[in-house]
Amino acid sequence: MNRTNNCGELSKTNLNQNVKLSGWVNKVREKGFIIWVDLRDRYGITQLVFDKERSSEELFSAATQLGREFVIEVVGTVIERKNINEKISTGEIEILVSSMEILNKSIVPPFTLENESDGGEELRMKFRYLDIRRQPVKENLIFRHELSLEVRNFLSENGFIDIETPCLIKSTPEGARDFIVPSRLNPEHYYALPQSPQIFKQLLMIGGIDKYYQIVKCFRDEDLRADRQPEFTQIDCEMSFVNQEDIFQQFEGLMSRLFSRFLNQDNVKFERMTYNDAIENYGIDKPDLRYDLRINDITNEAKGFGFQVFDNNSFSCCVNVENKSELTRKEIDNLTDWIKRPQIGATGLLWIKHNSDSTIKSSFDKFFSEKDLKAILDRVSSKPGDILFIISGNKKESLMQMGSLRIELAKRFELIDYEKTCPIWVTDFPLFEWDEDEKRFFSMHHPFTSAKPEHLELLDTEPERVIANAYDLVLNGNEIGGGSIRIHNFDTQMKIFELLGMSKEEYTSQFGFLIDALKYGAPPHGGIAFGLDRLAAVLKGKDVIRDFIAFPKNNSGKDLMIDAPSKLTKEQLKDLEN
RNA sequence: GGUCUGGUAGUUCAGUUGGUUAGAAUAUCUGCCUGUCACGCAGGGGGUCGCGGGUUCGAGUCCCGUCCAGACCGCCA
Repeated sequence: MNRTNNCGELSKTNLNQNVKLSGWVNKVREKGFIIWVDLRDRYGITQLVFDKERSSEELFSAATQLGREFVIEVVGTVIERKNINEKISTGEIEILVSSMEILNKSIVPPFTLENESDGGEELRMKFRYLDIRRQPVKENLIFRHELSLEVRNFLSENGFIDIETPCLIKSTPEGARDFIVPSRLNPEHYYALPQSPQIFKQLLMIGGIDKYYQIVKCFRDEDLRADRQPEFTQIDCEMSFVNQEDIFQQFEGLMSRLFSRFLNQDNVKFERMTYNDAIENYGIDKPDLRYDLRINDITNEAKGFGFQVFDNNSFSCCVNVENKSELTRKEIDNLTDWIKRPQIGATGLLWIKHNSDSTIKSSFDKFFSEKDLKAILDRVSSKPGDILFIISGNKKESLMQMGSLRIELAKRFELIDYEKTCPIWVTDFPLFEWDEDEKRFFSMHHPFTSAKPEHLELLDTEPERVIANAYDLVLNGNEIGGGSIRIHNFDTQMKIFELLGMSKEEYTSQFGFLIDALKYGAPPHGGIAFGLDRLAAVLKGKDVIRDFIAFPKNNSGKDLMIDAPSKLTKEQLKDLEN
């Protein structure tokens, strides 16, 4: 007989039923005359009871020998508990065990497998198979499954076809570093693992598949972060005969469905913001609008009072924090130290306190009269009780620093409204970025991104001013997706390659197949890709995507459990020679 | 490639100005316990203070190097 029930489903409606359960011993509580065992499986916990009066001597004695994580199978009767445990779904009942089989013993696990484990992350990664037995980790994996299924359902219902693309492909110089795979059959030749199926999905469009998607592993050999893994999963989508607006409509539909299903939020509004506005107002291309703290340019209001910081710098900006004028010197110094760390790199932090009694105090009172300070306060609509933080410098750096400070202030002062869901389409990215080291342009998105039609002429004269048909979807300050309308015109594509400094030989050898394909009636097309791992984390309000990946890599790209990467044997290496 | 933080019992951590036998909690083991569910009570075992070197009468503590882990900058078309 197989197990009749799982450990999460029995209740008072099952009283007096004879059941068979299997699972792991989560905890043994022995009280002399009676022993309780919390039996755990994927579905929950059910309490087993062994009792000197009601159980046979042999069975009771066997129960005293149970240890944590033993795998057992028990047969018994569902009975009502004397004391109800309201914390678990099966808390009204327990199983009076009549027979038990120990299916496997376990040595003592290196950390506790409770909801709040005592194990550190390194240890839990090394024993990830034990970590996965814990409820929170298991729930994350189940959530990821449900998310992924909902995405598939939506896309399939909307006519998208799931098509697999190869993993052993060609290395390309542009973009992230590739993971390289040597080809044994072709000495000195190498495959690369895809950073994304970008070119293949474009070729599918040219192949007449007008709506494609794939939930697919992508690989980038770059340094890791809490929200970045070397192999990660993308929801990769592409459509033909669409413009940017069509893409927004389609994928707002997808996101709305996810928000409704997983956040219980309907009619979430999608903001639109140009890249330029995002940088100028929030100092970052992925602003979090769950709090305000907009950055204000006060260069003009601050200049001309003899204060060198303002007078000598080309740009000054501030954020107004409400109801924080009471901050102590120590707290402000702490923020100043934070922003002066090399990672942020600001030279200092100035402030104006707009006290509750309407008096005004600043860190540069020597140079400004109260009236002059008031002009700055009025510029940002500051109210009594607020404090202004100011950074001066060159525009680009100051905005970035203020953008970082903005996020830090929101965290420190708990200004984030976690109930809010704030998706933003960030649009109008520049097509190119100038690289000072290599003295050439790089694609900001990728070389297949189209320019705004009205900017096509600028390609010849002022490439740096060309705006791309590229967009990111930002959710609560996280970039969860990005895409573009692609180039489908042969001449335009060649021109872009040339602007990127590639010779005809180079781009023909790298992308010849795509260029050829563009000659055979390529339809207009565009698409988007979402990071599934990150989307799962952001929907759950978490920063660390490792928790949503069954077997993630650590900070240095290692899998601590299987100890990868590892060295090869001489024999293996020899196969790759010649 | 860089900056910062950390590494002490199975685990999570404390360890003062460099000074006696390195502590706590938890886990684990033994005994007790008539309804536990973070059970309780009593007791026991458990340490290469990451590794190497240096300073010192004396180093968990200070210095140098190194390895490992985490966060971040660069990087991530």
